[in-house]
Amino acid sequence: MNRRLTPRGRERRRQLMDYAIERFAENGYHPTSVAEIVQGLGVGKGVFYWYFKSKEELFLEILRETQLDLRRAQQQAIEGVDDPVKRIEIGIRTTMRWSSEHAHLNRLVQFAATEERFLPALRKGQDVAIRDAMRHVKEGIERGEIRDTDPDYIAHAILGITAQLARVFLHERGQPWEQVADAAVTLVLDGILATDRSPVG
Amino acid sequence: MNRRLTPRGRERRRQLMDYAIERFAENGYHPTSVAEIVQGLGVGKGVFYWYFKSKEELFLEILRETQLDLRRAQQQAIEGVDDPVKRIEIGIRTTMRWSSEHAHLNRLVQFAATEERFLPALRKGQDVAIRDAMRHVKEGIERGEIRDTDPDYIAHAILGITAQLARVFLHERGQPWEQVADAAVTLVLDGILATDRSPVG
DNA sequence: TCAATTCTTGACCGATTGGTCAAGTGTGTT
DNA sequence: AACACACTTGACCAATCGGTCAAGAATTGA
Repeated sequence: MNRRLTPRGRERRRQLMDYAIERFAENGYHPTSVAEIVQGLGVGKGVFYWYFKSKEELFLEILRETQLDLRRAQQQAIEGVDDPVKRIEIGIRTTMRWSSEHAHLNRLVQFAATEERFLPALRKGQDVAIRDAMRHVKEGIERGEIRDTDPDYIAHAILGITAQLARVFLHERGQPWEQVADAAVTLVLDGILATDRSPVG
Repeated sequence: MNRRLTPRGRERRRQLMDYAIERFAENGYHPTSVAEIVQGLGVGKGVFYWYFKSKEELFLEILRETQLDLRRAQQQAIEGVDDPVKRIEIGIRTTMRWSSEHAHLNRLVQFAATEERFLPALRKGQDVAIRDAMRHVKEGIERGEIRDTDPDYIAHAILGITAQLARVFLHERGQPWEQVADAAVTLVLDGILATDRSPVG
């Protein structure tokens, strides 16, 4: 669906995506019909199919954009930072902040994981995120700053804690992202056991 | 939908639930129609609505059963264990094992989180899990074995790592649960930083 | 001004959905 | 045998779904 779009066309397309994101996140992908989307914008049904060749393609487009956007935020944030552990920390904080500013998109990513047809696209983006994290982890291991365990496991543990804390404390309980990020960083770096490495706050 | 069921009736009900679990997990909740479920079992449509008053109620029933079953496994496993840290470790290992033996149910729980109508039921079960974990965490803090941070955060971090590693390494990559559990326990307890507390394996 | 192109309309389509129900059959009890 | 009740059938229903398309409106570039 590569159409030549005028500025007006691009704006329409954005409207459709933004409204679809809202409805998909709040009501679910399947329960939200194309009819509902176009009605919500007060336009005819043909408009939808002018910009997207199917409902499924719209969702995939949202998914792509989401993953790209988060990654851009990450890369921009860690630019010029040398220490790999510091890069991991910044990555966690950036994710937390981005996540708090894009609550709807979180839900959509989670849904994508539950339907076979969206899994390939989802994995593609997640693999990128994991590879990014693994790069820092490996470097940290070489420097002796990170425990010498399979970097793959470590990378997933980082993303796991971050995603879970984001979901619960940001989106369910509405806590400020800075606070949640602090907790995530501590738990990722030092685990839950009492220790004298990082004094209790 | 409280019917008096004969043994035959109970068996039918189980068949319906088991087959629905399989199809929901592999094909998605919405894309799996009631017609498909009864066809797969070779029975008429009325059978479905004899045992469940709607498709939604069937799903909620599956969700309840799932959460109950995992919790029972947990409680049985930690029975008689004194040390709270040890109880947490056993909890992680039990979850990992249970998760590897019930891959389908994992998917369903994940889906439930993406649709408003299933969230209340889902939360109820998860709150129980969190409270269980928090009890051990609090006791660990009192004993000075666990860092003095909000037990709520710690409990979620534990579940976050466990869920993420289970999803990726068990279900996507088919690794043995014992191995994944080892990694999860280490990362939960000690974090990712290099340390002399737990020697590198 | 005029033609090309982008954009919009909304009636329409076949397929499918979750759910109902009148009419049965199977089974156990008395 | 006869009755009650658990169970099963499958045609049927209104509603809704994702998607199409001929027709026309609005913009654009020459």
